[in-house]
Amino acid sequence: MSAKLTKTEQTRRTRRAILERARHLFETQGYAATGTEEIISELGITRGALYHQFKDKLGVFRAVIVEAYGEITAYIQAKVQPLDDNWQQLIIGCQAFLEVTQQEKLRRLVFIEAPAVLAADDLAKIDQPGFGLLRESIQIAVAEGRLNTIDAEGFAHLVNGSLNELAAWVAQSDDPERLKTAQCLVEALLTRHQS
Amino acid sequence: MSAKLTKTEQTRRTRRAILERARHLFETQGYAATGTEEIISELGITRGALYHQFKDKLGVFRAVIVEAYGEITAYIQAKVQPLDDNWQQLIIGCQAFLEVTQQEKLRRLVFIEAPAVLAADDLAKIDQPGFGLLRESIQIAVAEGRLNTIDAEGFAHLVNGSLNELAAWVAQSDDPERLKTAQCLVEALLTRHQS
DNA sequence: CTATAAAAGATACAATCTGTATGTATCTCA
DNA sequence: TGAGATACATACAGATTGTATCTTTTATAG
Repeated sequence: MSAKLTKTEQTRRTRRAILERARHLFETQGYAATGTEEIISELGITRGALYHQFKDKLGVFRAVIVEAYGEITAYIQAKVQPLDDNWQQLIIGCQAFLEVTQQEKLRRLVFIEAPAVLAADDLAKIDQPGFGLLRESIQIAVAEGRLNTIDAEGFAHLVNGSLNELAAWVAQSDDPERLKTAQCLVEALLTRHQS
Repeated sequence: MSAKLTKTEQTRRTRRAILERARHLFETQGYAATGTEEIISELGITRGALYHQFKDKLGVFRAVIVEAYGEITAYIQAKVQPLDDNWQQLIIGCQAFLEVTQQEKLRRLVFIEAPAVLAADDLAKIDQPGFGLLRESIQIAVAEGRLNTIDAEGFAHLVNGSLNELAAWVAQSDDPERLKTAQCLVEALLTRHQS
């Protein structure tokens, strides 16, 4: 034990510093416009450290995206957990998604950059926990006889697409009421598909 | 009049050649992975010609995207034109969108590359004719009293998002029935919102 | 018909940026 | 304590974009 940092601790700090700075730059400039040099400048390290901790620039981006997706699902989970009725969870969960994606930075990362930079199947793997939540809730609703659709999985995708587009629609306006409107629209979408 | 090409004709041919080759490469490799050198090789011209005809690489991409969007709306228009009932047009139009976007190349261009490469407001401008079709049809349906929603424009975005996601969902499967399933889902979405 | 302007395209070059190869210092552990 | 692993720095090769500068061909005015 020396006064200096332990090896694992040093790694942890370096990775965190890179991830946080990279995330900020990816959020504001996008992946393509952000250079590896720009990421590490002001961090007191060189590109060598970055390439030691991550396979390449894409590896950094992927790690950033994993964290961003994690935050979204965590937010939704927290909103949904206290509820005991699956149908309530479904509605509230969708509305929570619209809330959390009002952060412009998250939107750019998740809706714009990620689909373009990452391969579709890789992204699906990252999104699995989040979309899985939605799909399972819908499947339960169907099983409980509260939701009526010819294809539960397809309907899950329909809802997911609605949420993504509505999130962007809400965002591109400065009307503070629009979020509520979008939330009502989603609720109506679900309610209208009740048995 | 000489046996050689006229100036405008030469320009036309050069631009077409660049656009077609660039489109193929953007479709198969994406924007970032396609170099300007790669675009013009085999065309018998140099990058100088490309930069003379287009402002930059992004200018080439934008022109490609404008054409791709044009094809989509043209397909839908053709399917919808013969119908006289707006409600029918709305349903058939949405289903036509799912059909035409089954071309993998179109999907990558329109759903993956374009949102990442072009600014959101610029893309919205390009998409205006297509989305406008959907929005107007929905507004008419509301005016006719056949559609019931708290916000016509918001509902248009909801439907649009559903279509985008369903198009990808249909595509990522080899089940030939899935397209029909998706079309039924969209029809149900609209039908369930009837007054 | 010719001289001049303008446009299409070619060539060469500067500025970046990514990833890799190699070197060095620090930590871990037998 | 000494060998090996780990974290990081430095230097460099390769690729790529955009621009500046020429050359050639077409259009046009006198």
